[in-house]
Amino acid sequence: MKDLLDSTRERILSAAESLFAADGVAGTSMRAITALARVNLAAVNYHFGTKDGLVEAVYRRRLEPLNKLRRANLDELEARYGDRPIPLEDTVDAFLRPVLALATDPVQGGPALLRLIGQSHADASRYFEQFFAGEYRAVVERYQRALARALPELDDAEVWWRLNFAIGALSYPVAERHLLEVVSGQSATREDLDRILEYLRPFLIAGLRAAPAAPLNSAAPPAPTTAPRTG
Amino acid sequence: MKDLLDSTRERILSAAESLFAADGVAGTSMRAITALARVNLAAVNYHFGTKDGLVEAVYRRRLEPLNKLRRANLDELEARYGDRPIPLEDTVDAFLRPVLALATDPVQGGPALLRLIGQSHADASRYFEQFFAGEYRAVVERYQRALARALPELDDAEVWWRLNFAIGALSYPVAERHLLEVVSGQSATREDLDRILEYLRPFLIAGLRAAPAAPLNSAAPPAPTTAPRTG
DNA sequence: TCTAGCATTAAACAATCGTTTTAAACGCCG
DNA sequence: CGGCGTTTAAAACGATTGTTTAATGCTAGA
Repeated sequence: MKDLLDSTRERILSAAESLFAADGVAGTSMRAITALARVNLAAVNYHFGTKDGLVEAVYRRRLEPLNKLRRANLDELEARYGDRPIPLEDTVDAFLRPVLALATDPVQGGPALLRLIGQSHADASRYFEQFFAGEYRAVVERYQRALARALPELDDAEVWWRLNFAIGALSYPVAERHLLEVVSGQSATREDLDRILEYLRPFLIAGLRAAPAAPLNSAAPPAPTTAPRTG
Repeated sequence: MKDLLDSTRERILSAAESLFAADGVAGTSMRAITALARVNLAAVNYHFGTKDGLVEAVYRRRLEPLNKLRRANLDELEARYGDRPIPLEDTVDAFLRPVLALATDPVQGGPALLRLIGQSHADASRYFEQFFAGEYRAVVERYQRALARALPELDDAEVWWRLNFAIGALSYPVAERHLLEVVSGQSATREDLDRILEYLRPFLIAGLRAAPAAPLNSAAPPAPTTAPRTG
């Protein structure tokens, strides 16, 4: 067994992560990864088989703990509130807090996590439909159900759309913000991320709680069976 | 002069657009573009010089009309309201309506426009900082000023962040929605997009109008000099 | 201490990348 | 008709892509 922290395998994962976050999967070559990790080129194929295997490992390393925290937070809320609906604020916090927790922990993610998630939208068609469909869908659908109970005046389709809007609001600007910081050379501090999420929180809560949209016609939108990717 | 619609140049642009939207710039090869456009490989370099030139032309073809409409809408509102602040609803509509207009016009964009914008976040670091910095920044900053006047209880930084959140909410799920449709084979209709924006509108208006975030500490965030990309 | 097995290395693989070149046809307008 | 911008064709370019091979280094267990 190795250092488990500075091993070749981990150095590859971290190098690939930062490059994927900056340039996307397609825009990142194996040689760029191994050069940044100061590792032999063949080590990637040795440890991960193929480049797609590396991509999956990179994303899994970050998104599994994120999902785990979100699931645990919702478990706790459901236990606390029992049959009563969970207040909207609590649900939003349960969804947002894990992002802050992981993004401020350098070993568990760091700020690159946010831009990595933003990039995942772009690389989605190639990789994500398969290996995150199950677990991810389940978690987001749980939050959708919690939101629906807290917002009884909305139909399921509108809840689904608003959850999507919220995830988009979370993914996009935070990722962009990180890009800015990389350009300017300084890295995100705990306070920076804290402030961003403090800005985001009232925006999302008010948006989720808005009065329903005026229906265009009586036809109901299709059933929201597809969960959005997380962010 | 050529057909102006089915010319080689236009066929290249449309083929590249749909491939960029699906796989990103880095994930799209010149040969894939020319194969889809049923055009000779060298024709790309003949008309656009380099691949980067093609990328710029593809995005410029869509984003310039979008910006133009947004600018015209804001011009009209400023003329109508004179010195009085523009109501928030009008500003939001002025920002959203052009997306609907272009995305439902097959010749001026079509649904691929939305996913293309989503992809632009990923390809940003490579291409966008240069050739859209000026015009884009100007338009978004105009909307930021209009929002700031409509929301006097917010400081500039919070207005900037909320505008970012709004753009993220607009870009992400709509793009994802288009992906869904490509998978299921059917294309977006006018009613589909209309409904999406009708869902988005109350979400954004309520989010923008939310009470200010509780300040973490008294230190003011840095001045928001950098405009977000549009969406 | 020997050795079995994992880890790492340098080198090369075929394929694909963006781009260029040279050539020959095409269509349009003066 | 002649000329010019456009398009196609085919080929090749050097560079870079992901992947594989074969050889070596290393270390833990018998």
